[in-house]
Amino acid sequence: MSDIASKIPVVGVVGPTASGKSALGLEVAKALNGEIVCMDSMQIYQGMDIGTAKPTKAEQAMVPHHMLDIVAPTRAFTVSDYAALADEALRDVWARGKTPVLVGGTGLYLKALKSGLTLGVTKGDENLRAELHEIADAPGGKERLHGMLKEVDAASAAKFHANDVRRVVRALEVFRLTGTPFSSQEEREITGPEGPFAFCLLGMVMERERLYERVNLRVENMMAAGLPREVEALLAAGVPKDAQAMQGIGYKELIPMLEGRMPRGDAVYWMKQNTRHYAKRQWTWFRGEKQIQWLDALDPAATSMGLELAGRFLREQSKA
RNA sequence: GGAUGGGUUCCCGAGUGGCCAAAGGGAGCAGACUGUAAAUCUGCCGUCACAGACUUCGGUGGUUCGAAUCCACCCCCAUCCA
Repeated sequence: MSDIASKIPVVGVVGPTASGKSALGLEVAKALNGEIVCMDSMQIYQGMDIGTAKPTKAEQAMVPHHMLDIVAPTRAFTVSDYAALADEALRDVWARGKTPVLVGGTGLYLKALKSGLTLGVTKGDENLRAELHEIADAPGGKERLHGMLKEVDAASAAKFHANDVRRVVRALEVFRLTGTPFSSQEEREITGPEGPFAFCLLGMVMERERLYERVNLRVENMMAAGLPREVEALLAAGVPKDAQAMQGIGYKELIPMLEGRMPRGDAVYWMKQNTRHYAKRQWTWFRGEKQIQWLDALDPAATSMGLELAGRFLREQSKA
């Protein structure tokens, strides 16, 4: 009764870091004639392999991967860029008769793909941002900036805390550039009948403690695998220390170590800590996504259950 | 054996008679988040029948209307002397 058949089916594998998303994604892609489209804000960067736990060459040889190594680490990359490119990649995979398998842990990117955020409407303006941030940096500036937002867009001001300068600035930026309040940007779900994609979202979860243990272990493995050398190489290649890519966990903590300002033990400690915090934030984000079907990553049957769910979804989609 | 400095809530660490359940930070937990999202930000954080009550600041006993804060002794720790 709906025109659901016209939509492109996408199997998504999400969850916090180190929960086993990549492995499940690979299995799903292998079993369902799929290709993987990565959904990760750091794996898009070239030369950042170890620290981002990017799929290995061997894995990439098994199944084609997209949205990997698509931008130089010196460049800034935004949700908008991701949404546009991933949308294209998803359609392309489908057009070639393959199943698109979206794998990654960046919640906002998923939202952009799912909800068709009204992105691309207002680009960022570096000068304006700098100007606004300058106001925020002055004593009492955050409150003043927030007050400025309140005057032109009370709804956004109420939504964002004065300390969340980044968001306050963006809201103000959108208003200055368009004359329309940020809050009026329509949030429309295009996963409805008129949307391009139909999602089957599989979420990987596991007991918090076990996840944290895995995170810690993973950091140790990255160090052993030569992450310091990778970071060193990026810096040597001219990637600025304050580049967006260097905000990635594993990179930002290793810079002070490489500069001799922090003992290795401390850098590792912070890497683990930051990764655990990150995993928690991802969990908070995905937990709110009601459409996700959760799988216990520690359950040996998780993979087969995931394949089962994905397979059923695809069958239903083609039948409709 | 002697000297000195210390032992504070999960950790670090303020606090030197009432304004202290005890600053601040960390951890933990919960949450927000449409162009930096591995980013940015918020809340809670001794216990409970929770506008109040109860237990806590190494231990015991004391001084005081009142102590984490003062005194005595004891137990640990650190450094130094022997």
